Amino acid sequence: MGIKEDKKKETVRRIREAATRAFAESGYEGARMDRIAESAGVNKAMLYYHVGDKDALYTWVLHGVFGDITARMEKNISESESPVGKIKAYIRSIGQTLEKHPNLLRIMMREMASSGSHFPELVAADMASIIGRIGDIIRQGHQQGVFRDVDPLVLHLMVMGGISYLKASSTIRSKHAELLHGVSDTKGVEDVFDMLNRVESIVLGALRAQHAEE
Amino acid sequence: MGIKEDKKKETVRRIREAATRAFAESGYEGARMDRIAESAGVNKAMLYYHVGDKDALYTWVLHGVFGDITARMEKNISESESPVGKIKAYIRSIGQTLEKHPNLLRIMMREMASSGSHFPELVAADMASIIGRIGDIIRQGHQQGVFRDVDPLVLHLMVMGGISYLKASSTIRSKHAELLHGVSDTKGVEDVFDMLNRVESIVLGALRAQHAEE
Amino acid sequence: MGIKEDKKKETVRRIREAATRAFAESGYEGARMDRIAESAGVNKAMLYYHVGDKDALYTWVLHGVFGDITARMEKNISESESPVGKIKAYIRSIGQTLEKHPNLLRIMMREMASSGSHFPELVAADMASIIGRIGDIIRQGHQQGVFRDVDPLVLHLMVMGGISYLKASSTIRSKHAELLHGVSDTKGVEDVFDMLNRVESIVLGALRAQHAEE
Amino acid sequence: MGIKEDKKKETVRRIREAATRAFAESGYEGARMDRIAESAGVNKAMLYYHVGDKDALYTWVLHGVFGDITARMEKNISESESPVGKIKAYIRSIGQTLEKHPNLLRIMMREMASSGSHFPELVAADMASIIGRIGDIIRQGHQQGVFRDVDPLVLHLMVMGGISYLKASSTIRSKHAELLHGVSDTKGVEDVFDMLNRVESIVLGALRAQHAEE
DNA sequence: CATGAATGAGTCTTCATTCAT
DNA sequence: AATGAATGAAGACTCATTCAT
Repeated sequence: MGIKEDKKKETVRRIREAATRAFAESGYEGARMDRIAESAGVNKAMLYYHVGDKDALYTWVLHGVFGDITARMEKNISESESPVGKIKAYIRSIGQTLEKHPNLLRIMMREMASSGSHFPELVAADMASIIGRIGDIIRQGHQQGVFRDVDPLVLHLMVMGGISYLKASSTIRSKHAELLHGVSDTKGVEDVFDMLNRVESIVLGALRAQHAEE
Repeated sequence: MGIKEDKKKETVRRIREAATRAFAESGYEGARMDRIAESAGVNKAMLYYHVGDKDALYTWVLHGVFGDITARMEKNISESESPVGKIKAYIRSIGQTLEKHPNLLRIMMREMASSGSHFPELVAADMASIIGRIGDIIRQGHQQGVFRDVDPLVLHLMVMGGISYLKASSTIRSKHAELLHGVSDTKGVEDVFDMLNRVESIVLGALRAQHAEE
Repeated sequence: MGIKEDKKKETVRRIREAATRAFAESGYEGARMDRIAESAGVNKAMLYYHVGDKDALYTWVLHGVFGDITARMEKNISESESPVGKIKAYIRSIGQTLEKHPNLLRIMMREMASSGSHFPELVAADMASIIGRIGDIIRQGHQQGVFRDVDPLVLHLMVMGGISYLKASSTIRSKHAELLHGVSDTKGVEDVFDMLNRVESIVLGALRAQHAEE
Repeated sequence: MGIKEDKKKETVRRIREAATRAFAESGYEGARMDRIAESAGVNKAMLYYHVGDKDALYTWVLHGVFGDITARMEKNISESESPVGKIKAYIRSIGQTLEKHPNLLRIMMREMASSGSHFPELVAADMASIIGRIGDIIRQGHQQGVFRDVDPLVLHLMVMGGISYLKASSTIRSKHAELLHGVSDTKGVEDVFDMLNRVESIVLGALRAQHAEE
């Protein structure tokens, strides 16, 4: 029985992995159920047996991957005391997650691009919970006088957007490297830590109150 | 003959419009040749006659729309003298273009998400030219002592990424408004000028040298 | 062991019931092994273990249900002495059986419609036995001078056909009632006894010799 | 253009024929779009292009074939003056139609068997019109004193039911001939005219008032 | 006896693309 | 330059059947 369960879990795990990869690489429309099954090493009908139709599969994948983010972030944030430390932890969490799930990034961008036409309620809830967490941090910082009052949604979208475009563009950049040659010195941006440092600096700068705008 | 040519141009113009809309709304895979033809009011075979297959159509649409951006930006930037003015003009250009071509935004995001699997050489050249232009401005500002030396590619991607996510998320946000209720006060972000102001402030802040990072 | 056998019998009984219902409602092609198993409350593989494949299941169901008819008819007929009484008993038997097994009707009609493509030998034998029995009655009545010599097959088919269409059409009639409104006064036909009376009258009329045909 | 139209008509005609045959032989569920296309000698996609999906195809076939019946019956009936002649014409019409469209018979039986689960509104209207016509005849005969007042729906169903079962059973009968050997003398029933004569005699007998029921 | 997981051959439907006119 | 008809290769999803436990 324990063995049986392991076998089932193994199958389900492989489906999830293959599906996540497929949706990330090709998007909802582009992903093929056939390919997902094949690349998971299971029979096509098993997708329907274990998970459901394409929509269900997509929701399941998204929820799984967003759940991961939320969990990791929660853990990282709670390890810091100061608001600044928590913001740093928040940015590191995103960096780590995107590093571990390069697929999530693409799925999210696609969803944004299609105005969330496949965006399931379940996942929207995950996202709202993340934004709520950021709001808590900003409020705390604001009360301690170290932060300006900034909309957490806007902040989160800028962080995600920036990191997304930076990471996502790397393939295109290397693909068309000769065109950019001499135009941009992108050394260092492939280095994830460096990239996160730059983002961190901008975000903390934006959060601090003493900015005199022109 | 002149009349005939006008007729042809008109047909081609309608194809471009319909195709742009379709690719923006549904992405490369999601767009249907049938629908494009129908919504352009022409016969399906005409798409192939005038433009070519789906790939060719896509390249053509992308090139057209990126050409638009480049041209507008070139014009706006050259009207300002100071680097700061030029950067502002650059950000305004992007804002205006995305406002005028809400489709471009989605197409770009999709391309990013799919790591440019359909990204044609032609369009990569357009993009490189934009980044080159930004590089010129930064270099000029650096020589005048008002700017730090910042990678134009990184800057451009952050600007594009931020604006993209902000604009793109508006539909999702309103779709799942009840979930965000109380979490974020997004009033004002629907206002494009306000949004661009915030981005401008951040970008100019990031460009200035006097930041003391933690 | 007796308990075990009861358990087995119970399982088999439930399979038969569920299968009969399914085949009647959806026909051979329309019936689903999954649903049959589920609605019988047993595992799908049990259908194969206890009965066999879909074909076998179908044959088994048909035979069971035809056997029912034959048995009941045999009993009813033997209770009457006169040929007229026996014919009446025969018609009542059919009426009662179709009343008790509304499914049989549909299965039979389907089989007729598909020219017996699934009609198994076993069931054909059941049917031949019924017709033989009717032949006996008619022969007896003919010898007594009360009946014309009529082909039992033709008679049986007309009785079955008439009753079938009358009963089967009731759903369609009520479904499209508004269309028939004013066209036909079908009150009374929903009443089974009334319906059988009409059939009886026609059949006995057709059997009597004194008809002067035009 | 005329040629083109002929070509199209020819294609559509072949689709109709093949579809009618398929639905008749195998029923709605049993019929395969693949086979229909193949047996019509056209590409599968043409079914969808010219007619629509399986449901649409079925409705179209049924309506076409019922339209045929109605038209033929209308013509035949109007050629007779007396109610008796009209009833005979009505029966002949059904006989002729079923002779010409052996498929219609099976389709109808199937629909009856499945309680009209696929029976489209359109076709129900056709049928109501037929029954209305019979009602007219009976009323006329009643006013002339030659007919009893009989429900046209019941009459029609008995005629259809009887003829249906007689014709439909012929395949089964020959398939299992050895079982019926000696039981029934079915010679003559294969002869359509003879069969119709018997039905006619019964129907007219049932319509006449002087029956003394037991 | 019984079960859940697995399989492969379909089944309907759609789509990009081409051809004849 | 334009059209309606045609095509073949998928695509999502289902189903009867079997197997390991």
